[in-house]
Amino acid sequence: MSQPSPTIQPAAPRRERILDAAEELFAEHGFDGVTLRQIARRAEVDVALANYHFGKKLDLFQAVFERRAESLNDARRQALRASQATAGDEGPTVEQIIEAFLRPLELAQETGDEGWRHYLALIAYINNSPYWGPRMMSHLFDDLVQEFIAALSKALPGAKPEDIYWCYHNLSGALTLTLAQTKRIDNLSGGLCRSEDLQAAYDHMIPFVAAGFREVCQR
Amino acid sequence: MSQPSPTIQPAAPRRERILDAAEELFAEHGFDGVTLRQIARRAEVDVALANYHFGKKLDLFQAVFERRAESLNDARRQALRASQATAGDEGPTVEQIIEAFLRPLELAQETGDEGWRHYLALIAYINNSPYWGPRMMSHLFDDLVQEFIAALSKALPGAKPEDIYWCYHNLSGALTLTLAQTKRIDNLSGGLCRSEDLQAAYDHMIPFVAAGFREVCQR
DNA sequence: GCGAATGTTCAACAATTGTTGAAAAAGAAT
DNA sequence: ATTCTTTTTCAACAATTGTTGAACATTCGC
Repeated sequence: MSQPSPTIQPAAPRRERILDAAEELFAEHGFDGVTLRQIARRAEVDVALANYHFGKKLDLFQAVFERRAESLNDARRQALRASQATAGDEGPTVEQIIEAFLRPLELAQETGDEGWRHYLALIAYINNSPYWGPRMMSHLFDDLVQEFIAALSKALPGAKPEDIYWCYHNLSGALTLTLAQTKRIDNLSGGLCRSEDLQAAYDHMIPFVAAGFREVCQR
Repeated sequence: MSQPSPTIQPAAPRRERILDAAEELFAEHGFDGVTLRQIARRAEVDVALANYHFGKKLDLFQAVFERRAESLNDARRQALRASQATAGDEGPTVEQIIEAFLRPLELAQETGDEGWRHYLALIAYINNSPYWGPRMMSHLFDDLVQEFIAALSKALPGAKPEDIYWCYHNLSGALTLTLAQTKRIDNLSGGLCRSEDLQAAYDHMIPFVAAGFREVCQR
């Protein structure tokens, strides 16, 4: 025993370091592009420890995916509820709903926690994957998405459900590419736009998507 | 390189069978999620043959990516030129430009050639990947994209270049998720929307995106 | 203190990976 | 037929993969 004298940050416990390392590497290279040894090396941990804490590689992958899901869903659900509370009987506008859908993501990344950035890039990877998408997205995110779709339906009276879903698909795609952080827009624009500038990304995405919804669903 | 006098369909030469198999498997599982032996098995070919024709695994990956790129670029460029030819001095409208950007993709898949479907899914995988995107997209697609962006700038006089690029980013994201064919929209909508129904996808995407461009860039 | 539960390391496993060189088969040219 | 070139197979390589069981270390309840 000794006085720990925690003058500075105590090293994060190994279990979390593994999750952090896996999060970052899976987000950049995908499930098959990362080895357990790479994860262990980045986490400064023995290879066998990942197995001890999480079991198989696939279980670790799912653990990473699930770690921040609830917290993220809560933030978005809360944002939606808040916009509904301040709105009248007819409910929030399309812009307000989309804002509630997107801004919590911006806030998550603006905490300065790099982990959130990696996590959202991982969601982009999974959502865009024909293999992982159908296997992993529904379970964690469907309920919340349906809440937003219901709110959008109310804000767009008379819209065909089919149209709403297609518009949501477009929104989801624009969001996914944003979260992936591929820097492609940086190159195309010659540095005029920066993938890391999420405020700019969302400031442009929200009116863009809202106008799209109105054009397709309100007519 | 080869004389074009095939009277009837001969069994596809082994070299092309390898490309077809690699195309399909890379599109679904990514570069690291596929082994050369899986590709060889699907192509009904020996493992070493892939190496003989294409060299390293990475070279095969790039060969798959490049095989249909030129043909696709030509189709899109031609569609853009056609819309410019019929338009007056002020050039085609935003809808017409986006239509020229998207419809060739729909046509490619409607040939019934499954290869095109896999190829476009592969583009979605690469475009959404933080690792492959910056390494492979620019080289083949930047010139064409800049042509479309120039046309959009002309159709949206006074728009800030920054805004145009962000709008293109949103368009690219919606398109990417469509090409990925993840069936997520099928699940969410309870079968109301189908990922394979590209006509419905593009019929909804075009007005959606056009309205977004106008909202963000014309004001 | 002791002992049990938990955390961590070590060494090794069988399986699979991309890649290769040499042999064999097929095709083209003379 | 004979050579030469191209295509295809075969067998094997060193390296790396995920996973495991047993040993070692640490922490915690008492």
